[in-house]
Amino acid sequence: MATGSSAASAPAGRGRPRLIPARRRGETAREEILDAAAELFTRHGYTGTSTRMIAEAVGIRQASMYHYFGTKDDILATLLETTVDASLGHARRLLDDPGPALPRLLELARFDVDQLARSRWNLGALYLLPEVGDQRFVEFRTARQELAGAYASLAAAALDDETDKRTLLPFRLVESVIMMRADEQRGELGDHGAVGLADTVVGAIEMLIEHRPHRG
Amino acid sequence: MATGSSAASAPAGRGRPRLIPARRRGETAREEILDAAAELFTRHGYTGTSTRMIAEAVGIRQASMYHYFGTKDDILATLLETTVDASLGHARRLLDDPGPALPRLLELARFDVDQLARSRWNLGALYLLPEVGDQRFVEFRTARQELAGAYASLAAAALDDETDKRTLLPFRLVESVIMMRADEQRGELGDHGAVGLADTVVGAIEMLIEHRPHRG
DNA sequence: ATTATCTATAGATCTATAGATAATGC
DNA sequence: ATTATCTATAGATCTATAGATAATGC
Repeated sequence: MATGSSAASAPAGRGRPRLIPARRRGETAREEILDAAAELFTRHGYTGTSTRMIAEAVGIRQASMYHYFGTKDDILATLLETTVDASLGHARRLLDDPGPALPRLLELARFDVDQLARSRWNLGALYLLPEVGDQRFVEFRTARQELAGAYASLAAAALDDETDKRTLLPFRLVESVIMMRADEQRGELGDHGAVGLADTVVGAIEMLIEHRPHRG
Repeated sequence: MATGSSAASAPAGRGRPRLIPARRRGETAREEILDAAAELFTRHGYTGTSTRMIAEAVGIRQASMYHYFGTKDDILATLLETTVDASLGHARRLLDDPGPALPRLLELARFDVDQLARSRWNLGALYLLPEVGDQRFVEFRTARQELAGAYASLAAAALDDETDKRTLLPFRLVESVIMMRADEQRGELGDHGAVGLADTVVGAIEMLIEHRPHRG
């Protein structure tokens, strides 16, 4: 692994020196590549980002990336997996926790919403890329489905009704942060940033689950 | 314009005959192209769909498409605009209507949700394509922003509070139908189809707006 | 004459591989 | 010797244009 260092002049490491000094965030060349790919994939999509664009953003030659990733697919797969892993771990723990379901649902939502709103790049936007539907990314999609299932289980428990279709909405409300951020990036979200809307989303989930029929 | 007819053997129209008989839905060749592009763009994305793929899906040669559209961009722009136009017209009418705001908000949501859930292809997924953020599709984005603004205005009126951040959520809940449909297409949405969840989404918007603080 | 298609292709990509090179580590 | 980079390139695209061709309409 390289030692690209986060900026400035690296102390010249193991292999042939780069033509251009490191400029990307990341401890290693691998991390620099992932950081650049995250930015470009979220901005231009997967097919819309060439390996040359990524290499240029890092400051290396296009072919040099293949020292770290066998194919372009591998880069996206790595990004997808690292972003769902923390959420899924948290979800599994919360499912096993004792105690009332609603607070656990809200904690899961809070965790995800924060992560989606605050990550360096709008990584959630990767989930929406059409290419992610392809066979090659099944592993990620399975993990994400399990996460969606956790939301549904906790919501069903909180509603005390497995069949209530509202169980599917908390997950979708959390996802909406992705689109808010995308709009924010384009300067189309008005005043409040996506971060400021995180509370609102969690609050909305609470309202949705607590709601009882009128004059019930 | 050609007379491709929706299927079967066309009565052989004006220009040189096609090598392959028409098979796509659409009265004219232009419509056949749009139908094929809609399917492919929603499934593989914009950059992930080549003009050759579209032509093949229609049953014409790649170059023949350029008789109807000057560039590939024009095809996507046309699809984007036709899908937002109906919603935006409806929204403008509802904004001018007299009467309480909540029912108007819910009617707008109902209209959009139905359209998103029932259209032949998951056209809403086009809004999520990263390429739509590019400069070339400003016109569409402006229209869509106006639509988002209409939702926010009606919600603000219904809440009687301009500053309540919940005003931004009805639009996002409506959009969530797009992702439900995408998951459904991949067989990842469990039992209920996206169509069956349309009511649930509209109901959720109502709960969200009607909600009053506990023991208030 | 007009139209809708076709064939052929230019020029610009794009991904991935082969193999050379310039460092460090032993 | 090992590593991380580099240069060069093969082979497969991809968009768009030029111009030929096979119908109908007048």
